[in-house]
Amino acid sequence: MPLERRAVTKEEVVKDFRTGEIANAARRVIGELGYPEASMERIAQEAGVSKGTLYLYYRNKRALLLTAIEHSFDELMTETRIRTERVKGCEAQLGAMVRAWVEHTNEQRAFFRVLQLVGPDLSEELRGLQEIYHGFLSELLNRGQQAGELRGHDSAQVARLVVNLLRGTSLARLNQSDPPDAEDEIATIVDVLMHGIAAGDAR
Amino acid sequence: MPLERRAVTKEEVVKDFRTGEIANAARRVIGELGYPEASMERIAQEAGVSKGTLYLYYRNKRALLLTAIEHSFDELMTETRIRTERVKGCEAQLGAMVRAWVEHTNEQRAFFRVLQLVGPDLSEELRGLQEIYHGFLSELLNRGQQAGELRGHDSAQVARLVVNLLRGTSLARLNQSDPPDAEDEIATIVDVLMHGIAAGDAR
Amino acid sequence: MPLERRAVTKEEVVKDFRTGEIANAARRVIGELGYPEASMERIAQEAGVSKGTLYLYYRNKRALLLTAIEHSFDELMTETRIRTERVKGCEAQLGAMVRAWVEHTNEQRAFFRVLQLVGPDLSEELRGLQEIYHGFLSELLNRGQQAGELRGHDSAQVARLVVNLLRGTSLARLNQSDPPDAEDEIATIVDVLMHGIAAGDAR
Amino acid sequence: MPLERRAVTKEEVVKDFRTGEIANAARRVIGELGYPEASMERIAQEAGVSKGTLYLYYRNKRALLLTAIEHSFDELMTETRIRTERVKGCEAQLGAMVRAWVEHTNEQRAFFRVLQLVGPDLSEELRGLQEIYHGFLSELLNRGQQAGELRGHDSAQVARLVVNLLRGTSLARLNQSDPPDAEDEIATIVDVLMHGIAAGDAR
DNA sequence: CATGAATGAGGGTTCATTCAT
DNA sequence: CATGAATGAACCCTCATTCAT
Repeated sequence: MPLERRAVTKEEVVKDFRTGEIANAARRVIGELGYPEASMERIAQEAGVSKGTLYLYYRNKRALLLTAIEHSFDELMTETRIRTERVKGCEAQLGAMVRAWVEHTNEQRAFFRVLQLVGPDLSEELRGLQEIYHGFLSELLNRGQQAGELRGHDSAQVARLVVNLLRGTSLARLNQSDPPDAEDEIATIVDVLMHGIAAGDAR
Repeated sequence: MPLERRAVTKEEVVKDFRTGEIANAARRVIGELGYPEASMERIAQEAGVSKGTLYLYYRNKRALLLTAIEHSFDELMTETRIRTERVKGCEAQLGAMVRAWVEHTNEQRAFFRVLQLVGPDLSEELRGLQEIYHGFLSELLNRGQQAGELRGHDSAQVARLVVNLLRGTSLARLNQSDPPDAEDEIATIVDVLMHGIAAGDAR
Repeated sequence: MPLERRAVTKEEVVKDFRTGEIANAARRVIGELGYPEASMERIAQEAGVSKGTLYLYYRNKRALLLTAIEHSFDELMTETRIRTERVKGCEAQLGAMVRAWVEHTNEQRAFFRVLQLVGPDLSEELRGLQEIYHGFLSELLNRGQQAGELRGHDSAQVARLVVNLLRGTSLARLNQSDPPDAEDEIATIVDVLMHGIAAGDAR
Repeated sequence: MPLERRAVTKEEVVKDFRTGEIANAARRVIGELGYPEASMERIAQEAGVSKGTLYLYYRNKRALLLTAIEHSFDELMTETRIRTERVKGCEAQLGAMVRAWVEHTNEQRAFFRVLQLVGPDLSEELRGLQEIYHGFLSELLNRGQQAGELRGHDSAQVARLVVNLLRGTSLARLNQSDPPDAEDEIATIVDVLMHGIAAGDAR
């Protein structure tokens, strides 16, 4: 039974393997050079195949780019889900999200690089991914409010703010040779996000 | 002395005028089309000069880009200074900064568009500008702490966070066909920044 | 002997079968898409084999093309022979040839499409085929002269003219969305060919 | 006065010169290699400029091709008009047309090569040119009929036939290393066209 | 100084051909 | 024998940069 399944899969596995390998190469190159500089030639080199081979697995550069981003996003999302389920309480979960994001920044440079420059054309397709993340975060915030842990902000608005903050943070870390210690930065983000910077008000 | 100075100036004035005019044209074009689509040809058209002339004033596209960003930044900085001086209290001043930034996003799309794709190489040269903004914000926060308006965070760290948040916000607004109302977004930012999202703690 | 011959034949029959099948597929594809658009990939699909298999039977695209043309030509020639034998009299036979050719244009688009772009190199190898047709026509004209039905032109020259006319006609029909009615065109060709366009001379 | 006109023209003259020169190069290359093999690179070489320069004068390959053909056609048409006006009588004029065409075949190989393979896309734009030639010939035939020199054929149909014959003739001459003597071929064409090949009928 | 025609490296993409399986 | 994944040369085209005028 597994045999037959393996038999069917055999070529598919190879195909999937290649597909993923190329997408990874694309991620690396984009992460290093940014999207405009990431030529198909360069990606092919990185993947150890010829330029033409790229087109066996992806219709065009755009499709390859899209897949690379989706891969990156899936990893981020998976990691985020795993970590937030491990802890309890809104603040802790928010912390987990932030940590997942920031740590991802280092590994998945491509993802964030692309998120930066995403033109109006690409953003169309990426909107879906953004909304998944956004929705996940909104729900987390909603639960926090219902649990009385959070104030009564508009969850969607706050979620947007948090995502913007995270994205900006990635940007900064990406473009600096020696970004601040990740743990420190995460702690600051969570602290400010939760409690603000104003001196203790009696609120 | 005045003679010589005038003589030198006369040419320099013209040179500076051209230099600035071209940089502004570059800003407009980049703002409209984004960096990858902003060709030298198009910028020359916008500036009303020929392509070759661009190279009389700028070594290459990169240098032109850099200057364009600097101009944009100068305007942002000037505007920021003016507005923060008009109001009193740390929260109000922070609000003024945020407002200046967000409004700039709409007018100076070029600035932010370029900041988006700023590779590791470019960011090297922009570091200086960032530090100016950063320093200004840090000092503002410091004064807030000394006035007892703010908690005792590390000002530099918080300043960094704020800048990241602003940058991320610009990014989002730039890539959305209908971003949320600017005033709402500004208000949310300032509120969360000042007071956090956690339910009223007695801190 | 028969044994050996059978042994040889068995393989050869299969080989010939494949060879012909592929050539026919090539004809169909070329006829439909024209030569430049007829990719080996597409021909392989049409033939129901893989791209690689094509190269087991033909050295390269050129060779395949050549064979496809030859096949097409064989059919034209066979059809031409059959039809001309069915009728008597030079004019009728000429008409049969013209009709066979024009009707072939519709069915065997590939043949004519290819003849269109036939470069000096290809035409070298097709010369043989042309000469067969040419010879057949020349003889027909000769017999017509001996029978007193035709004037005393140089048969070879006239044959050449007729072939050129037919080829030009195919070309035109191929590149027009709605070519004139075939019967009308055939009739005009035969009439003009036989009697010319000059007003009745006593010749 | 002429001075000023020259001043205005100066750059335009250069531009026109280049434009024509490139079109001529295109004609030569297409004439030699046929359209599919005529790469922009090759045309650039022939014109003695770089690939990029081609695009300063023509939007794309298609546009260049089109212009090249139009140039060729204009020359053919001009030559045809001049020669037919020089002689009197329908037969003589027809002969002049045939002669112009056949002689053109040698010089303007590109024109005929392209006319051969002209795909459905191109033929759209070339239809206009064809119709000019066609119309000219039709009118010539009409006048012949009215003058009683020609039989009462449908001029348009006969014109079509003649054009097809000419085109086919070009094709043949183009693809042969040693085509028959031009004068002989022309004479045969005119004779057959006028009087047919049938033995003297009393018509 | 200013110009813009010219350049040519490089972009994404296609496809005839090869070869390990 | 048959396959089809892989190749890489060649395609058309763009654009930052140069330089003769």
